[in-house]
Amino acid sequence: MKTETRYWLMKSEPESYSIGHLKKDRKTAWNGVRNYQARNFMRDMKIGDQILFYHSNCKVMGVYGVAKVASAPYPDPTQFDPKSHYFDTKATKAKPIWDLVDIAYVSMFKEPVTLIDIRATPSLKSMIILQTGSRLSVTPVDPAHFNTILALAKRYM
DNA sequence: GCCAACGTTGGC
DNA sequence: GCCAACGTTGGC
Repeated sequence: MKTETRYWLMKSEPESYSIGHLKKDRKTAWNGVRNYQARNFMRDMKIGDQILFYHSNCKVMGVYGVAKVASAPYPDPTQFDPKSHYFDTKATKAKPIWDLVDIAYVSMFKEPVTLIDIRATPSLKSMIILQTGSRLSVTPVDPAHFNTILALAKRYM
């Protein structure tokens, strides 16, 4: 059977959930995504897919480490919870709207590969997160880009 | 804190 | 179905 690993980038504001949190938790349900395109990307995910973990909206923005997809996509439970910030009145258990995957900690870089580093690397110019106005919190990543980011992370090691 | 870019909502 | 108004994201 053909199994091809795919690569993704997921953004998180470190104040709400950082790679440090993921390291401690080891695994987490990536709930709260309320954008159709991002949701569709998560629906495409397979267990074992590799994820660049990106910190947004913070002092040093960039990729801080690697995670991996740890579950098949399933309905985000927070959409059914009236007390949740992510509650969606239009979602029912029979007809869920929002899906998510579990992600598991893989590694944390010694130093982040910063947004500045990424912008300064010509071969990474076509990454989706660099495109102006790109606000997607989940994006697919080209395998070559993934490897380049890992190589940049190893500079310090 | 500002604001550009984007997605969503709702009136028509 | 259009589009103005609004809310959010996220880099700077």
